[in-house]
Amino acid sequence: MMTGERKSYRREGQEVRREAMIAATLDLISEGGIAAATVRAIAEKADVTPGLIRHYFKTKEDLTRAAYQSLMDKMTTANGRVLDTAPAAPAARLAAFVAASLRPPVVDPSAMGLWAGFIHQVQQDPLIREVHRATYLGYRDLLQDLIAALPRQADAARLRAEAIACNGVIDGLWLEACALPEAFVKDELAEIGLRSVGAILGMDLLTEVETKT
Amino acid sequence: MMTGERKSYRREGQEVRREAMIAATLDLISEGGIAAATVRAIAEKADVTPGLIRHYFKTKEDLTRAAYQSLMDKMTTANGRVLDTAPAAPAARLAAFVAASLRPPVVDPSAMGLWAGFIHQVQQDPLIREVHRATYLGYRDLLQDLIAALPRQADAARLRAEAIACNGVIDGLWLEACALPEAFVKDELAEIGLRSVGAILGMDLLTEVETKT
DNA sequence: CCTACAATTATGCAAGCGTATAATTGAGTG
DNA sequence: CACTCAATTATACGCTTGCATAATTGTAGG
Repeated sequence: MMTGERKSYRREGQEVRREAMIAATLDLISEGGIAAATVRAIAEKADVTPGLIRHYFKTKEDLTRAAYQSLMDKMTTANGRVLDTAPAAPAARLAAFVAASLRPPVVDPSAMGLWAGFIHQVQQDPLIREVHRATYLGYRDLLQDLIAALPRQADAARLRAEAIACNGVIDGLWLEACALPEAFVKDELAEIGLRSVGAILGMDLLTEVETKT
Repeated sequence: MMTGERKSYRREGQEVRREAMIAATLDLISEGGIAAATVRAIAEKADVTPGLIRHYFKTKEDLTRAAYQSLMDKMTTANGRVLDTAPAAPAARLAAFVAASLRPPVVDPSAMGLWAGFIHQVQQDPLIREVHRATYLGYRDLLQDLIAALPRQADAARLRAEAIACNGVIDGLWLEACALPEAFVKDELAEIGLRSVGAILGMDLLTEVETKT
């Protein structure tokens, strides 16, 4: 009979389910904005029943927080990984870092939607705000370390200002590329980014990077 | 008697009502994100009944579009006005433009929330997307004109790249300042912006601007 | 093999959403 | 002053939302 067949399922560990729900949440937000991430939609995408979400997350706000935390963690570790395969020379390391931030997969239309979807929560929820703050400052400190390693002499105040400026350039160009991807030709943004960061720091970064084919 | 008193009202022109509804929409989005801009909330803030919204806007999506258009118009004309009171010297004009973009009232926590709230609509609705595109390119062209007026010689391709880069710096710094206003001291960002744009263009813009008290 | 318990599903509810439609009322016109 | 019609309000409907609670079922341990 086709009436009232109860859904069959497998028992899973808490870790697996939580991660599936978080992934589903992020997918939905990037696809259709925060409004699309309803409890029911998340449940369906995670192949689970709405009730189970309440079992693992006290409230939907809780799930949202966890999703943001997870997103930030991913971005942070991704940033670190770029440097693992980078050359040892300070200028080349910085150049590789900048270029990687302005090319796919970092430049990705869906990434901006995801990022924008959380903006409002960042401003309202103190917990989320703190995660945002820590991530942002961590990224900037990493950039500042790369700049400090360059063969120049610069005091702390100048390093700070340069790091803020370079971070601004990267963020801004990243934004432009995500928002209007068809407005730029391939690698144009990365080249502009390298030239600009180089100009801010008073050096040539363009020759440090091989044009990847 | 306190039963069933019908709301008293004044008849208004179509212009007045539409503008009030648009303003209410923008206020609500900036305060509480796109989710807070419900038809009922908009109506209350505009001191009007939900039904009237439907009378002036065929659908809520229509109102959203009109609100975005209005927002972009305001930003565009505000940008133009800065240049009206600016000096005549090209470098000073550019410097004034850059500095103004990185200080209040352009730098405003609520502005970013507003901007972010529309991001998703920009990506999905072709009409809104076109408005966004036109506004963005208009701003960049204005910047490019300011750069082109500088006493240098530069070909078209270089001008384009420089305009993109400068726009990126301004956007990125604007974003940083809006997102974490307490992370910077007063005028720090404007100074960094002037220094960075100057570095990209190979000139000194800092001396072009008086520090406003 | 069965028993017990946590993992999971199913059902239901109150509130809020956008929208449709009908009833009122303010204000200009003769 | 009455008439008229657009501007405005009021009411209602169907749908979705987050959340609570009760009923099941997969699975590990004796």
